[in-house]
Amino acid sequence: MAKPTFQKPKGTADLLPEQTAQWQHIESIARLLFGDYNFREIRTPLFENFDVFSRSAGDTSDVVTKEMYDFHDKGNRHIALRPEGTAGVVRAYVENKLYGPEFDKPYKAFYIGPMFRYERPQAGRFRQFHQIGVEAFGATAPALDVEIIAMAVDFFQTLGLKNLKVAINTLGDQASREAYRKALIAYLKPHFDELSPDSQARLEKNPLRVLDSKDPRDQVFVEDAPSILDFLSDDSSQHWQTVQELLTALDITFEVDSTMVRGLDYYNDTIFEIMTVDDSLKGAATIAGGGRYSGLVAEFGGPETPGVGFGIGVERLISLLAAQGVAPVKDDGLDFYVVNIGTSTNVVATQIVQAIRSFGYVAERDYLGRSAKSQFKSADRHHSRYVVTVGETELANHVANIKNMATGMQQTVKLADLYTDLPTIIDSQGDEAQ
RNA sequence: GCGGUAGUGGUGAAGUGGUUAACACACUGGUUUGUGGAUCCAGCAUGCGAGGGUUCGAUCCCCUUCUACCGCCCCA
Repeated sequence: MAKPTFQKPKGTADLLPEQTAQWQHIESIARLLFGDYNFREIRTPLFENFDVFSRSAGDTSDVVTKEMYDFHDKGNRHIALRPEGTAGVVRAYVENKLYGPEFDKPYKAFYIGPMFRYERPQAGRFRQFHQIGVEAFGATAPALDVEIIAMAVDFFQTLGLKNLKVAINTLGDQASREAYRKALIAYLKPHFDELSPDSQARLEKNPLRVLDSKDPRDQVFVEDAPSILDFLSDDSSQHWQTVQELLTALDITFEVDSTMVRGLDYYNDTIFEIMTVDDSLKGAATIAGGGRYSGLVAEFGGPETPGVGFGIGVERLISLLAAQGVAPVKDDGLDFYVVNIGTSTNVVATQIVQAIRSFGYVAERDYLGRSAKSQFKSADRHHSRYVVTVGETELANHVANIKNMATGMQQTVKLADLYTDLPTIIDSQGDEAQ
């Protein structure tokens, strides 16, 4: 019988230390940069009442109907792992009454963490994936839309990404959207039989989806389809114009994509995506998506409050960084490796390595009683800058050898000096090397 | 949810229905009774994703299942 084997759940990933350095780098830049924009971190549960998501996303959306990672807990509560960040943040916003007068508006928050969707894993998509997202509540100003877009662009540029495209569109307000929806259905209906089966289904459910169909049968009609821009109310039109003016004022190049839509029902007015232009990610080219929404806060029992935000896919971001050859942050390696020869040196080796660490250096030793040569090989593999050697003779004389691995120079020092004065010893050795 | 491809050691991989599953890298030890990136030597898969079946015999044939990858839906 084979031993039972365990595999990580489908669509999940282990992030090993080689990778977490990169993740931490990205996260720390996000925290720093978003902080500059006066966004502060919010942490909400990874799971919520199922209704939190079904209510917010709209019952017909794919996220609710087939992608929700949900289950009943021991108290028979219907629980869902969060498929996206906004709903939980809105729920927290309302539950903690963050709309209250003591809080400045807009209320700005960002989150970093895992999201879950029950779907087939493939390029750039997982069952557990990670998003860095932001939300800002309580202001309808187009300047806020633009600030958020600018912040996302700023973030990607800081990380060193190139070949990015900012695509924007507007969905208008409720009235604009409804009028457009009717017009679109009226336009497509006569061609119903010529549409792809997918789009035939979409026509009733969500006609806007037909617009971004990849099927050539549909794209023929999309070209001449009515544009949402012709159905905007005065307010939405004004908002849309201002967004573009402000983006231009900030020298952020953008592209209006009138076929862009959103998977979730609560968006209105500005929506945007940031995607890579080079085809290294193909199906997963979009690394950030966001937009303005309304009605959500009210839906959760708060006062009618507008919101705007975005979510960044961290896995996609990382694979894009890799594809563009943006160097991942590397571990710096060891400062010291303590080579100990002979079992009698075990105690002093432990004391030395601890003493080195107490000075703030990164230090490692051998625990396996290996040969001096092997230990030096390990030191080399760790790119250790120095090696401290203790054997029987050094132990007897209360000394140790310190070798500079770059220069090959080695000096013998008293253990007492090493314990109290290591940084000075190293400095002087550095001088000798030059 | 639908369709397609694949699954051999730590890694990259070769291989065949039948005694010891190539080769390379990595690793470990030795060559140097205690000093690194070189050379040479040696060691390193009781097993070929898992579970069944066919067969005298299967890593290689069949079925199921799991997982990964790609496309669709959708999305980060």
